[in-house]
Amino acid sequence: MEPSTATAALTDDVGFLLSRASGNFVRASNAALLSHGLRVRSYSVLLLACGTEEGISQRDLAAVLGLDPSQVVLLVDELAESGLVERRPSDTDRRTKLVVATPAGRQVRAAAVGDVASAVTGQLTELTATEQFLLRNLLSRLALGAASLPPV
Amino acid sequence: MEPSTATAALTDDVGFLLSRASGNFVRASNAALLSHGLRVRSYSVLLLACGTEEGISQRDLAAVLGLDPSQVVLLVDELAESGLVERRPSDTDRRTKLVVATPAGRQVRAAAVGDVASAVTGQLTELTATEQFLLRNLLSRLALGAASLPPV
DNA sequence: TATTGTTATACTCTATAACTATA
DNA sequence: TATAGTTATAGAGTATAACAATA
Repeated sequence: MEPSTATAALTDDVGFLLSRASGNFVRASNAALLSHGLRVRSYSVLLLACGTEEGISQRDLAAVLGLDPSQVVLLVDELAESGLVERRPSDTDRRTKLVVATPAGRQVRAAAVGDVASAVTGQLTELTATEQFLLRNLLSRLALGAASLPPV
Repeated sequence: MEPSTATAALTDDVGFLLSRASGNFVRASNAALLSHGLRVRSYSVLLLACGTEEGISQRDLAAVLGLDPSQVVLLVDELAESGLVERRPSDTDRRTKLVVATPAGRQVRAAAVGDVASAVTGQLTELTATEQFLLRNLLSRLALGAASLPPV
């Protein structure tokens, strides 16, 4: 089904399509996370905190997530109040606070990860497995090109 | 450069990549539109208004843009106050208001479209022309799959 | 002097509900 | 009764600036 030429200028625009697609994914993921008491951003912080035993500094969290450090403070506050992560002092740099997942946090993550995966899969049903792989490749180059990820 | 396994769970996630890439595009486009007194959302409304002679109803604007009609009201208000569009009564349905670009609005669009294109192109330099075409195809199926576009 | 985390603030975007006038 | 537009409000996301503690 072809959209009329009047709307083609928009519907052909990569920025517009990215924004729409991203919104769809965020909404679906937030809906899946609702019953776990999380949203996409806090979930991503929890994921990273669960990714290490020693914890990850807030500065590194900000770099990986592409967020300002001040936003990370609020997200970690939220997770800490829920008892899902805790801040530990670094023994090499007393400025640094290492965010580490609690056992409760790891449980919540384990419970949520499948629901999020289902939500994402539901959004991707239009694409074949090959196309999904290709999309991930293309997007990673767009997403991480401007502000590349530091090795954490 | 390989990100560590600790961050792979995130950096492999399509939703995360979409969100990052979308943010990059929105920021770049907003920066390009700043000198024209527009932002991405008002610009997209202006684009659609410029796409027809007769004008486009606010309901159709909302459907094409994937926005709530109440948000469209504010965007059209903003453009109308700047003299870039005007609301005309429909002669077939007195509830409907047709949003049509003024000559000034068409001038602003003409002046801005190149700057936006440059900003988008700058974001896409990582990809070959073939990859850009492919990406557009994949994204359009993701973006418009859930809430498909009505023919306007 | 530079960096980590923090507080504060303002603006944009998103999501809903309720209302009016027309159909 | 349903639809197009409008008003209002609240929450979430984004962007900056300034500060204290530490390096």
